[in-house]
Amino acid sequence: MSKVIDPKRSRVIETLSLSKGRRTTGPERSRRIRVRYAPSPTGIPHIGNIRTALFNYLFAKNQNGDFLLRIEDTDQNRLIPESVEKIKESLELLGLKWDEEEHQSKRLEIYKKHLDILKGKDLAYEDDGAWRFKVEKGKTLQWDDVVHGQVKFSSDVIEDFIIIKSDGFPTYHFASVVDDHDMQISHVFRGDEWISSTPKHLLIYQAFGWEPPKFVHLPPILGADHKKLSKREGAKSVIEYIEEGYLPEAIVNFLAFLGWSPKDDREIFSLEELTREFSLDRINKNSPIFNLEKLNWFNSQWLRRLPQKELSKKIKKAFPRYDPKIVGKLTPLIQKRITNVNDFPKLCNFFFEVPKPLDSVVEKGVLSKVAENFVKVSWNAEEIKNSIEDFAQSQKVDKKDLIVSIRNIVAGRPVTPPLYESLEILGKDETIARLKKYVS
RNA sequence: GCCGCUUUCGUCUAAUGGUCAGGACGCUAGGUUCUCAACCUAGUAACACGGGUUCGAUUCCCGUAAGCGGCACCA
Repeated sequence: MSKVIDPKRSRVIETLSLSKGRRTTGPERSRRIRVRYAPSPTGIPHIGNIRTALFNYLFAKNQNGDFLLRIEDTDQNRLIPESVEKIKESLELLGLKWDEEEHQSKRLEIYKKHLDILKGKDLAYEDDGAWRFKVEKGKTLQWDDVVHGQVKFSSDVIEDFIIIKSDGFPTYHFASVVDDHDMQISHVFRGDEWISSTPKHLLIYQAFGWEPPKFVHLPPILGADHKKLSKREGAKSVIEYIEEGYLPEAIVNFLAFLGWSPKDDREIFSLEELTREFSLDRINKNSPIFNLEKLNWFNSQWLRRLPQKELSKKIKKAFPRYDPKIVGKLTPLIQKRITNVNDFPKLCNFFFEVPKPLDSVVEKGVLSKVAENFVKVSWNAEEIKNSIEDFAQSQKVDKKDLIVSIRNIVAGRPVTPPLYESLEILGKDETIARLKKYVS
C-alpha cells in the first residue's frame, strides 16, 4: 500500500480549495490534530450519533486540536434543511463548540475538479450519467485502525463504485475523502458501519497520492434488544433528553462512558475533566448497550452537584406555573430526592394546589387539637417539630402515626419532603386550613 | 451468499500468563430515619465454546458458535 505523497499533485489540489485560512505544509501539516463531526442533515441526530461528536471533541481538545463541523448535505432527496439548526443546537446544548464549519453542498466545484483529475488518470468512467471509480482488482487494502487494529480487505470484493451521482452531487465516499484531505483532518471518527467502506476510501486516497488519516471506527450504541438503537430504546435527540429533565452534564458523562473508560474507578466527570483524561487507547472495541438506569443515576449525581440556585432556575423554567419563591425554598429539600428535574411535581405539587387528603390514622379529634396547637406555634421547622413531638408525648399518641396522618392530610400523599420543613414552607394558615377542612 | 467487526456479572466496564477476576448501575437484605430519598453495611452475579502453546491460561494462537455491520446514483 502506497503511503507516498506526491507533493506536486498535492499542491495542485490545494490551490483548488475554496476554503481559506491557514494552511501549513511539511511535517507541521500532519502534526496538528484536526477532527470533524460530519452529520448528514436528514433529521435530528440522536444521542448515539452525538456520542461520535463527543468523542471527536474530547480527542481534539485533549490534543489542543481543532474540532470541525461538516454538514454532509449531498443527498438532495433526504435533505431536511431545518436539521442543520437542530444539529448545531444539539452540540451547543452539550457545550461542544466547533472551530470551523463546512457544508458540502457549497463545495461542488471542488469535487468536480477532483473528478477531472481522476478522469485524467483514467480512474473514473461515466455510467448512466454518474461517475464510477475504477477499482483495480487484486490489491490488498489495509489500515491500522485506532480501535480495531489491523484491518484488511481485498479489492476483489469491491466493485466500481459511484463517486459522482447523476445529479452532480458526490457520494459520501468521494466527498468525505476529498474533504477530509482538504480540511486536513488527522483522525476520522465514525461508526463501525463504515469499516467495510474504508477500503474504497483508501483507494481514493491512493489515487490522489494522499496520505490517509487515522481511522477511529467506533462501535455503535445498541438497544437492550442488541439491535440498532431505536426510538423506543432511547435513540432520542439531545434536545428531547434535555426537555425530559436530563442535565447536559449527565448526558455527556453517560455518553463518554459508553465505549470509553478512564484509568481509575472514578465515574463522575465534567466535560472539562473528560477532555483532560480522554485517550484513544481506552476506547472499547465492542458495542455498548444503552442503559437508561445508568443515565438516570448520572443525572441524579449531577443534579446534586448543581449549585442550588442553578437547580431552582431549572425547575422554575420547567414549571413556570409554580410560585418561584416557593420553588426556591423547596429546592434544598428535594435536591437529593429527585433524579430528574421533571420529578419535581411528583414530590411537591401539593405546595401549589390543594390535594385530596388521604385517610388519617389517628382520631379526627386528635388532629383537631393539633391544628389548635399550631395556632400559637412560631412557624418554623424547629418549633413545628417541638409542637408535634410534645403533643404526641402529652396525648399519648404515637408520633409516627401523628406524622403520617398530618402528611396524608396536608400533602395528600404518603411521600413528601421532610414534613416539618414542608409545613414551614406551606405556611401556618394553609396547614391549619387543610387540617381543619379534613376534620370538619 | 461474499466480506468484515465483536464476545468479562442483567447492564457500563477494569485488570492479569499464576488475582478471592476489581469498580459502578440495577436488584436483595440489614442499619439509620417522620415518609421517600440520601447515607452506611452486607449480598447477588461474568471471563461464549472447543482445541492448542505453556509448569500454568480469562489473558497468546487457531477454529467454532452467536450477535452485529457492509455488499445503493443513502450517509
